[in-house]
Amino acid sequence: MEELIRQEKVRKLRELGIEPYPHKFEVTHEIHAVREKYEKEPQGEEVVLKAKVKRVSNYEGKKLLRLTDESGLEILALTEEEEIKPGEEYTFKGNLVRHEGKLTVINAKVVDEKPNATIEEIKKAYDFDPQGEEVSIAGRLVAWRPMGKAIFGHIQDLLGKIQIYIKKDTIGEENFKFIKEFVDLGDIVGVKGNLFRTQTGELTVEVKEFKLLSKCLHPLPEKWHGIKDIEVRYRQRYLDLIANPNARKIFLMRSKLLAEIRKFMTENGFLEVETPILQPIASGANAKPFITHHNYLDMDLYLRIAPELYLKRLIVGGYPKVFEIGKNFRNEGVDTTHNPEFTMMEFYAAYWDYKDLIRFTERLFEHLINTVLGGKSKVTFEGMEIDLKPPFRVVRYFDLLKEGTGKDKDFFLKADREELIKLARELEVKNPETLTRAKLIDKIFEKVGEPKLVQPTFVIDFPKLLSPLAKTHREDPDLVERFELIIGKMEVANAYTELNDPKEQEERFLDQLKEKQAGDDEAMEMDKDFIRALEYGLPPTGGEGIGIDRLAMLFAGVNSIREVILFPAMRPEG
RNA sequence: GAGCCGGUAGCUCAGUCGGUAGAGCAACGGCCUUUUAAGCCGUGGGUCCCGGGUUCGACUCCCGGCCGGCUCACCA
Repeated sequence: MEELIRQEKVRKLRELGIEPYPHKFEVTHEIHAVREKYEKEPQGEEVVLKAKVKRVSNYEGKKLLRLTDESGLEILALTEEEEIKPGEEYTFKGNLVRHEGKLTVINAKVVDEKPNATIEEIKKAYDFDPQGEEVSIAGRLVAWRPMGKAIFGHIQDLLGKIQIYIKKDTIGEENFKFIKEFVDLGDIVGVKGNLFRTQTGELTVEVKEFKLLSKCLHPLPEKWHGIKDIEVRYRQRYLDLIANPNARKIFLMRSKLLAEIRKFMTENGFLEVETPILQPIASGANAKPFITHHNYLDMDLYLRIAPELYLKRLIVGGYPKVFEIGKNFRNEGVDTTHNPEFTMMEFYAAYWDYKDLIRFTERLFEHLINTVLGGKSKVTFEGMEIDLKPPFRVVRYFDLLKEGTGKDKDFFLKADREELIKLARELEVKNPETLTRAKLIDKIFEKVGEPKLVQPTFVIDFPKLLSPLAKTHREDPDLVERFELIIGKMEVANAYTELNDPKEQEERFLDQLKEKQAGDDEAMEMDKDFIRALEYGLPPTGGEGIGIDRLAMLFAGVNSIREVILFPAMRPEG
């Protein structure tokens, strides 16, 4: 009943005339800015260091060592060496980085070499003396170590964490007593004081003024293990973000990813637009929609399954390059790669075709690797090593099918449906007899094509049957000019030269209606106004959709879409 | 929608053969003015997911349900 104890503190504070939730605290620095000012970022330089092991702890399958020497200064080391004993002296060789703000020797190995640096020299080179600068900072209290007449703690804001030191002599007896009595781990606090370095060398604020800014009524998750329960992490994402640095990191990366995509699009002449989410006709993709109701108009509306048909109307209207980043909603299953609402970027460029889109997509990836991944193009996804560096492999749809089945295009498009069903059954496609020809081809492709596509691959030239909005291939009337970009067996992008012949578009919609009657409940809906728009003239246009969540999964190296969506879909709590 | 696995203190986890529950962190009371997974001494804390059943007795065994994870199906 720690909650009760904390509530009681709030009551007492009010009684004393102290507001536990004050309106304002003047902040002069964000925590990371303070650190950046007095800390240089090491770049993995090799160091050989002789030092005594003060403490050994387990950290993500490795050993985290706290090292010291005669200077009393401290440095961390991460090692896979098993036989490290506290109190013993070793010479370590490894690479210097900053880990959660602290200088750390990673990949540390015990060696028999002459040291090339002392802890003191390393600290001097990367951790500078703040010379008592006054700062006023605020954040959440995430560590709290009272030691008699002094208290050490850490406060954390979004990008950083810094140690605070509260000394009775500095802050005064009464303030010290107040802090001891009323402040708890998890509270949001503001401190004003002077920067110094402790004996072990850690940048610290010696607190002159302390203000409680918001009382935390619940105890925080455990400091060492964080919060592991996946259900709690998703339902109470704020706890995940407070307790798990990796979660914070992933969503920062996602935000950066979106910012860089926007920047790249804008710099390349694309105009950001917004089109309806509430749509009277759910079209532009093959999917089951959510249905909602507008009371005043007394009509059912759909949450969009795609913005495609609206964006193309804008090209007709005279905007040559447009893009939209937003949510699509599909009333389907939930699993590690599907959330009912998901983020897509769609963009359209007049006078481009699908080959221009391939080049543009590669340039976009190049930009994102450089800005979001810091130039490192290799990622690990589901245990697969994937290199995101363009150019990507290009392979034709029917070549992949032939490779996987030995059957050519004519077989898939012209053979009796029975034969396709037979092949599908051999490949363990479920209930093939209920599928239309288009779906059969699609399923067979998913069985034999996609599983092979680990490294980024443009699959090009799809069958027309599967692509009602794509323009017929200039060299083959059975195909359309379309590609999917597949990475790690996941469809990440889908693009085509847009069909701009209104008559042909109308016929393709009619074909879709036939598919629907034949049992495909995801076949596309006819949109008559869209046809009318095409009748006014859509220039030759290339259009593409990129799945932002999946891109974020790849960039973050996580295998569940819920790890990159802040609040993934969940059933209501018990 | 189906199969498998899981749900125990605020958090991370133990819990033997069926005998009404433990540890670390967090909390509470002490000591401690450069600590850092601080340390030392002491204390309190449980709807064992929910509902039935079997049993003298159920965290444990059985049945049903809720929530989650994984795999499959469906989809991007």
